[in-house]
Amino acid sequence: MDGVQVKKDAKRITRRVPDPDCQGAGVHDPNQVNEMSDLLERLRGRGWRMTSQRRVVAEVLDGDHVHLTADEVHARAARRLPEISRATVYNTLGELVQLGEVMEVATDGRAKRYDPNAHRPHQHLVCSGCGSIRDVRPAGDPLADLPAEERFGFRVSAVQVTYRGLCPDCA
Amino acid sequence: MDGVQVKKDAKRITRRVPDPDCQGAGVHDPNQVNEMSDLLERLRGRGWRMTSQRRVVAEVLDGDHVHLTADEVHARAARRLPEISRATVYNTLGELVQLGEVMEVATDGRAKRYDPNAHRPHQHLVCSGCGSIRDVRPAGDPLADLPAEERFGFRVSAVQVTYRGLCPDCA
DNA sequence: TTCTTGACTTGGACTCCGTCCATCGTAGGA
DNA sequence: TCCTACGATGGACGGAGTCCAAGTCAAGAA
Ligand SMILES: [Mn+2]
Ligand SMILES: [Mn+2]
Ligand SMILES: [Zn+2]
Ligand SMILES: [Zn+2]
Repeated sequence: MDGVQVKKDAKRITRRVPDPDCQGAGVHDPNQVNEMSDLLERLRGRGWRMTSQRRVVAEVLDGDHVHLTADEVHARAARRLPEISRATVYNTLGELVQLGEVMEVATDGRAKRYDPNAHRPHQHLVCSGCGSIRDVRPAGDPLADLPAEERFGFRVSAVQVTYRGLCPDCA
Repeated sequence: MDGVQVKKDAKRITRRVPDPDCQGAGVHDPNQVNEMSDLLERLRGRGWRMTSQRRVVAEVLDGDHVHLTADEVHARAARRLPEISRATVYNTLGELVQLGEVMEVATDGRAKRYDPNAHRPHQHLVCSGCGSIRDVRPAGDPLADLPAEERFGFRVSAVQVTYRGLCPDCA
């Protein structure tokens, strides 16, 4: 059961292949491997059927690569699981967002970005030049800055802050 | 020069027609009419060629209708100038944004919204239920909440805050 | 007033991002 | 091992926005 599938119907490859673009070892620190299995454990506990596709998407997001677009996630996932479809990546990302494991970030009118750093709340600093994104933690609670008389009866539940400017390279 | 154009080539209608959906008079207060001509004056001063299309787009935005999408602007403009094209609406909105006369607001992954209230800085409160948007003015300067050591060498120039919650109707 | 011309407008094709759906495959329990 | 409901697939589809070649016209010149 370990041989490469070379049947005449080689369309569906489920086995993972080594990532050709993963230069050098040690890119995963042990801490993150632990977070990884934690995540997979939590998902299994929530009744997820564990497929190779979901595992690979979760692995891609749990690296130190942050703020990827869905298509970037798909590209990285496809290096390990060549037949994974865009639809599945979108489905899985949507489920991870629903479960609160991943944060959806729409900073501009372009593609949404998916942020595995969903458990420690934070805000974003976006470079207007190159589009790069950094996590930041502003002092104080932005929600507290909105006085009751400015809430117009809304039940305010979340606040999203986006700082814009030029990164050192672009300045 | 005042008659209706009914030549055999009636494709291009430049004259404004009365707005069939504009119920009742007095929807424009005199203050806004002044802001209108101010805006047109400023644009003319900046070298704009004053076309009927640009005038109508500016008029639509200068009403008390705020936070319209580009297609909503196009629909309202087309009531007055039936042949106006989507491309021209997009072009004009982009120019108004460049000139700082209109603010582009991307609150979610949907269509951008165009906000004529660009001169008094403010933030937005968005209903997660129905998508309605209200202007709000939080206390304090959100920029000041980002300490220097959290700026990573960025030259931060703007901050956008979006509050999310349920409006009275949706709660 | 008429002429001239380059800025502006048009509509349709195109791209990008994302969703939907019928069909097929398979994880995991019996 | 077998079953089957849940998940994956890929291709069609839709919304939002951009681009372009061709046609039009605002406004200055004469
Ligand atoms: Mn982040
Ligand atoms: Mn506003
Ligand atoms: Zn940059
Ligand atoms: Zn609402």
